[in-house]
Amino acid sequence: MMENISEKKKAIFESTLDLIQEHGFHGAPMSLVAKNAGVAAGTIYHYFESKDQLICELYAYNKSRISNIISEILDENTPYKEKFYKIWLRIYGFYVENTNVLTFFEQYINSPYNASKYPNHFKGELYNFFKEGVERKEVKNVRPEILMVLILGSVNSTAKLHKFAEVPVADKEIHHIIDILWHGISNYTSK
Amino acid sequence: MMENISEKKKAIFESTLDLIQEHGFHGAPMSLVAKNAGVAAGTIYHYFESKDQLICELYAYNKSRISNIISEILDENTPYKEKFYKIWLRIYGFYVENTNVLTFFEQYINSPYNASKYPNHFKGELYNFFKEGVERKEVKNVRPEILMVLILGSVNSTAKLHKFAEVPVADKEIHHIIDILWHGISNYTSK
Amino acid sequence: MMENISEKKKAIFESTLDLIQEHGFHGAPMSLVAKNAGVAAGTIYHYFESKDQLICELYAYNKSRISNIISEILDENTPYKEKFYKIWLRIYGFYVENTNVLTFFEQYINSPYNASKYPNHFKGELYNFFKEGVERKEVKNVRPEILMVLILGSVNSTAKLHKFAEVPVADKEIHHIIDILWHGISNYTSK
Amino acid sequence: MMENISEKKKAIFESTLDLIQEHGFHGAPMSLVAKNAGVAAGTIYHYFESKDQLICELYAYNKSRISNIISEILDENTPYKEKFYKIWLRIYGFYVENTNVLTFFEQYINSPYNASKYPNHFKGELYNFFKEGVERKEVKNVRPEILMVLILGSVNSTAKLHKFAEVPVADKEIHHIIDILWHGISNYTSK
DNA sequence: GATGAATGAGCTTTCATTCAT
DNA sequence: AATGAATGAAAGCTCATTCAT
Repeated sequence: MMENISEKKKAIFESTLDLIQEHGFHGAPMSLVAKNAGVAAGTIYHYFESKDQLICELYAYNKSRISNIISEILDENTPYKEKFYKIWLRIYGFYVENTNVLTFFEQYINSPYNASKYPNHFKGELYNFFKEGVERKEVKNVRPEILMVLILGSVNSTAKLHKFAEVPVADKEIHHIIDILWHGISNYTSK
Repeated sequence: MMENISEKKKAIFESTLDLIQEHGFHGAPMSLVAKNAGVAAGTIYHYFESKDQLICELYAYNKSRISNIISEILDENTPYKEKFYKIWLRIYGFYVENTNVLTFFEQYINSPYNASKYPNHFKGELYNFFKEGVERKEVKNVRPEILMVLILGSVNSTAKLHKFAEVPVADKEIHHIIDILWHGISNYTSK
Repeated sequence: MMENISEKKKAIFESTLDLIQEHGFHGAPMSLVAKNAGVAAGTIYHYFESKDQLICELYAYNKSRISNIISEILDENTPYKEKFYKIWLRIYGFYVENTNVLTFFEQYINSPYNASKYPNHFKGELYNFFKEGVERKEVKNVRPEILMVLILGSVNSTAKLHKFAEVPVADKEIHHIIDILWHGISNYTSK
Repeated sequence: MMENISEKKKAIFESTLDLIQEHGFHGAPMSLVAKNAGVAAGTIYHYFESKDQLICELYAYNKSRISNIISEILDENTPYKEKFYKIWLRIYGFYVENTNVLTFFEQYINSPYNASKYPNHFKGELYNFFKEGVERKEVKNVRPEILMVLILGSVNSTAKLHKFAEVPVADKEIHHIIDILWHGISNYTSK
């Protein structure tokens, strides 16, 4: 779903994302969005009813991109622990490659555009993954919401660190972080 | 520092915080800030040079409130692990009691108001705390930045979960989370 | 003249008329005119040079429809008084059946589309009819313009009354109105 | 009521009226309204919530001006016929002196601004005047609405004639018109 | 210090018109 | 002839900021 997006819509999405990353919602007037997308201001209104709608569709689009990533991994036939690592790494990778999406998500969630306000925008798949993990005793007996929050929170923070820190985060450090998390939540005390 | 704040300044701060929490930067025009603070629009400009300045001072003010919390704990004569727990709990408590500050921070960091963009706004004290922890082998040998990110990321996410989730986060769960983190980063395998 | 109008032109005319009646000039953008006429926006520009031209031709077209009505009656071989009654009734009937034309006329006359601004858009035929009436002493010795104004003004007002009033205007009342007018302008005091 | 209008509001009203008279609703953008009123565009929004509101208040204001004229006359202790003449003359005089109001009224009534659409915007006082006239057998037994329509229609048309005709309407002609109307509606056949 | 009316640059959005298909 | 996506000037409106009181 949400796959067939016209070239123009994509250009408008990308332009919006970049402007919001660089200057926040504030600094993304429709005139600039249009200019950077290489279209006329009026053209945007052929594709989106309003700025509100544009922002909301942009959110839905990127949310679904990440949902797809997660779903793909969950469909694989691999051990629980490996899935855990992969999910962390792939979402992290997505944010590192699309830092403008990360910034946008944080802006969006605390904005009047967002009706639900719920911080966990990937509830569905991840939630079930952790619920199952608890049931199958792969991970400690904690509410799945809590586990989600730990994972997504750390992915976000690390991606932001990578983005802004003077010394970028090394692959080895990334694995260190996931090790720490897994060690913290896993039911197996042996390494 | 930043302690002696006039009643009016505080009213303006609180009004700004509330409006931003409720409607984002968008929904906090100076006219409304003034109205909700019980002052005239022009009055704000006696206390702040511009809206930019107001926002930046608001950030600095709240950042210092949290810095103070951390400093207080660090000054105590308690074991490392206890300090770790206390820091997590006290910052969490602050965010839960001042959810508008949490929202504001996230908005601010990804905004043109914020020059540095660096996500770790409490670098100073916390950084040293973790650096020392690594040197004293209290925690695993990881870059202090990484540890900060894990801690602050989890505090934030959990506070947001508490704020928005249907089922609020229980005290027992909070301790579970810190246990997980400490278990993950601590150098001691025994409990 | 102005008789051979293509089906498409008529559809565009009707669409324009309806939109203007419902929402005023304001609410009749070319895109909607096109949509309601069942053609593409660009197609309108094959038939009309511009919106201005469309509006002006629409006016001319409907003006001529009424002119034709008047001419028809004037060509008949009937007494003056009967012609007077027929003119009033037929124009009234036209407006009642085409209320969108009535609304359009009033909008048009006070619009920048209308160059002349002259309120009596049927000057020619009617003017001569009343001029003749004065000369032949059928009606009182008043400037023909005045008589026209009385007639057209009352037709308009009554048609609007009929259109909007809760209790519609009955045929008997219509005749009452014309009686009053004729009684007022006629030279014969006897009934 | 509606008497205490600030100087600025009056200037904005007058500017709007003039622009609408000259160029229709179309030709009265807020920027021009502001300019001709000698205020900044934003200032208008201190006095009126929106353009819609401005237009509607402008209508209410002028409607009440005419209502006042009518009320004044009705309060006088003069014969019915004299009142009839005075009402016609005074409204006519008002329109001649304020031709921009006349144009505005016609535009307004056939516009989406006008919710009621009812053509008789002076229903209250005039209606009762004619109702009473019928009851007291001063005028013929016709529905008061009909009489109102005749009067207001003729005032309007004559004022427009006066405004646009090459040869202006003379006072003598004016009285001729009222004579015709009164002769038409009056119950007394003798002069 | 405090006020809030006034400003005007800049925002989102509309719409008459064009033109490649 | 017919289409409708694209244009961009101009509309209505907001809001940070100023300043006479």
